[in-house]
Amino acid sequence: MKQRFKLDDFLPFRLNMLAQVASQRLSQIYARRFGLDIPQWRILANLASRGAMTAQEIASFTHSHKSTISRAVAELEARDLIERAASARDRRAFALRLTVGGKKLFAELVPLVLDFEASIFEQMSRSEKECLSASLTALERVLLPARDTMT
Amino acid sequence: MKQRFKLDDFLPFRLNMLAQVASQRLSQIYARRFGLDIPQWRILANLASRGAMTAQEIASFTHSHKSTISRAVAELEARDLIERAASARDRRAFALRLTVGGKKLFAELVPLVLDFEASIFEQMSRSEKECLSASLTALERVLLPARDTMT
DNA sequence: CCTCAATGGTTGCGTTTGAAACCAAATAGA
DNA sequence: TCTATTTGGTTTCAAACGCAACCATTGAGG
Repeated sequence: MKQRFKLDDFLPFRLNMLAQVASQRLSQIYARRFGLDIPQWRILANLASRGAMTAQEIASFTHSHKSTISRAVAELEARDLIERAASARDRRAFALRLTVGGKKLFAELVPLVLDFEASIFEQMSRSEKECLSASLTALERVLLPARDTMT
Repeated sequence: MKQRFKLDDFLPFRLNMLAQVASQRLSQIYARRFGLDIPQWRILANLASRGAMTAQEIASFTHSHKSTISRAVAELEARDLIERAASARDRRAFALRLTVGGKKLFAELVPLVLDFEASIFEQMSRSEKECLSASLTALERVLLPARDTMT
């Protein structure tokens, strides 16, 4: 083998490990305490952060499949955490938004997830944190624009 | 809502987006050209990079389930890309390692995936790259030691 | 030794996932 | 205006997944 492949230095691998562990820990917070699964969490977080949006938009923002979103939306609606406001100009689409209950739940959830994030930053030096922020932004610039809008 | 939650600044979210896109693009390389799925790729990459190891070890390194590894190993073995060397001291465990064919396939694959990685780095400044490397290392220090060895 | 717990790995099963088919509404073109 | 295409969203179906039960072997204790 001419040039040895070092997995531990390989960017996609490193990103994956980190994202996987971070997500997994995060999910324990919202799963255990609030009975949310990953797609449900994502929908709530998107609506809370960006305001009302359509299922399609959520799918594209989160890089999830529209079928996944469709199912998660149905469950969140059944739990009265979100609601559909029929769009006037297009009777196929609905603008999704948090209900009062959804906002309340999310307001309880936010401090917990922010604590989790803080517990990570806590263990990094000031310069590491700055570096991190800068390099995530750089990666986003490189990787995200070319949005493979996976249908 | 007192303090607005900004999803785009939330570390787990950012990591996830990036990892997802990177993995997805990467997988196109090994899936299309070599008919490998994600667990199979991971096994090959681990064996190529770290040398012979047991299924258990691969599972723990990759944070995958042992059942997933077991099935992927079976397929790779059927395709003669890896082989099991029965361990002398424990007749339950086998050391897995690449066959000649596996090494050959991987040798073809390496330049392609490294090109992919290079195409990312290419679009980053020298200082961004240095920052990236430093902050990944920092995150690994914080997140990975506490290995949730998911059975 | 012989039993009992622990461990490496496989398999069966229910759940989740993604792809594609599908429905309904909207848009474009003739 | 009538047809043909596209688009938002749901549903169906097969494949993938994770969990738990399982088998075989090993190690610890009596």
